[in-house]
Amino acid sequence: MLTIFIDAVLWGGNTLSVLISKKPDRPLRPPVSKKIVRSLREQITDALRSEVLAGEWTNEAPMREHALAERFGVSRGPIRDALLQLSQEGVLVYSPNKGVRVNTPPAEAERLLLQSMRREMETFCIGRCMKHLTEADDEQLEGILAELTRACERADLSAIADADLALHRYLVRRASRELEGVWQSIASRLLMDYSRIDRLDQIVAEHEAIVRAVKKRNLKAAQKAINANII
Amino acid sequence: MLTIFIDAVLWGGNTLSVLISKKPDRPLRPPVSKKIVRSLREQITDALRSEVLAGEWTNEAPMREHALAERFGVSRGPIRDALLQLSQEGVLVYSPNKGVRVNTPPAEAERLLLQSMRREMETFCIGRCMKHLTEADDEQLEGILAELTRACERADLSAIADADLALHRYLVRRASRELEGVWQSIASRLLMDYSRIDRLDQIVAEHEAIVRAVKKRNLKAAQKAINANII
DNA sequence: ACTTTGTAAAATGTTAACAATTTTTATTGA
DNA sequence: TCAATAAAAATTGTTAACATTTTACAAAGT
Repeated sequence: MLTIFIDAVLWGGNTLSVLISKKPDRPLRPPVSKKIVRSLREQITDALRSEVLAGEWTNEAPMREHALAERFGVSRGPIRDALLQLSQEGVLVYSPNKGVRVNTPPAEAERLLLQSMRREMETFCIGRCMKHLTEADDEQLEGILAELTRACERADLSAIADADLALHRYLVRRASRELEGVWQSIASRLLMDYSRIDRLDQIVAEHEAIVRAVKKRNLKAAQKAINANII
Repeated sequence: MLTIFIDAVLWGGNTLSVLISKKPDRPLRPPVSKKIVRSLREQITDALRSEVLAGEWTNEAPMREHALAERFGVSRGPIRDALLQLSQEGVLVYSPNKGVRVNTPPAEAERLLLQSMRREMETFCIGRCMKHLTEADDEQLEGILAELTRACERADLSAIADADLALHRYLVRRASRELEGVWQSIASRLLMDYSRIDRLDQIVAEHEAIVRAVKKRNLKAAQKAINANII
């Protein structure tokens, strides 16, 4: 794998330009304890997921591998990996020899089922991780919450989707690394019509309630807040 | 994509040899109505999944891409795709730069949660597809059941895992193509200790009960039979 | 005008070579 | 003998070229 350094992320209209270099011009500060290296595939997957969930792609036109490869400055290999992963996650739909498109939101009945399953999962996860959460976790959650707040203030749907998922994912991860994959594919499908969200302040309020309850180590309140947020 | 023709599948001890040729020596009968082409990735994914679920791989040694590529007679590309997909499914565990290993079965608490979610899903699916099932579906289910029976008779764990999953997958698919991916990753994780199954006759009996209830279009009985089978 | 057919372009599927990383093995030193 | 270090092998990550399939478009025929 290639350890890459993102020098800058430029946001301009519909294109996201990420400058990637193999070595930094000057040495960055040494890794704190363990270096976190994310594969190209993982980075591209996350970038594309948040874009799709933010509604920046329609399902009219297929997403072209070549164009994406050029945009991210990599070859088609990692792009294909990312598209394949997002297809399994339910964000994209894959057709053999035809490429991928954005998936459509689940029908009402499916949505209710997935919602119920997500509630079941997150209720389980918060109940499992609550007891061994530390102040460091509180800080992390506050950080994600701050990011979510900033993203809502500037109405950046892509960043909002990122932060929203990140907060929930953090709690799932603390409970069970094993369940993260299942959770992701359920949550992604439920957020497929995220772009229709309009009340941004409500998103902040709901997540503030979650973090508040978690910091107080109040399990019942946390579960209630989470269930209120999963709609 | 490459349409491949499997000339023979040779099973000998721990190695599976599949002879693949691009063109058949003499023309086969033309496709019935629509040709069903499964990508290399899909075929390899299915083959490896049933092997892992049957306990033919330990999680001691990592699965090597090169060895698998040679065994299947393809390059490492499709192998990597399959391994990536199975990692997302929870069958394998992926470590950057180190390859994949067989995942360990979920802990008791996780298993109970996944079980509950699988029951919820399949109960939903059978309730949704029951009304529009036809006699053609009954035949398909009978066919899968027959395959399961034969597999149990010769105690072929790999084939048993295949047929078991195929039967449930059939009903999920009939209800919702959208939910299939989520279902697969839950079911795979639950079957991670499939090799410990010893009462093969019980497997057959449980699935016979499911098919019997479905053929009678008895929803309650079908849901009961399915729930009894998910343990 | 409409359908059909053939050709070219564009897209995905696959492969093999190369790059980077990890693991193993051998060597050197105390 | 053991530990530390360096070279070598093995393995995964990435790329670019090639193969196959699909799609778009134009020409010909009815």
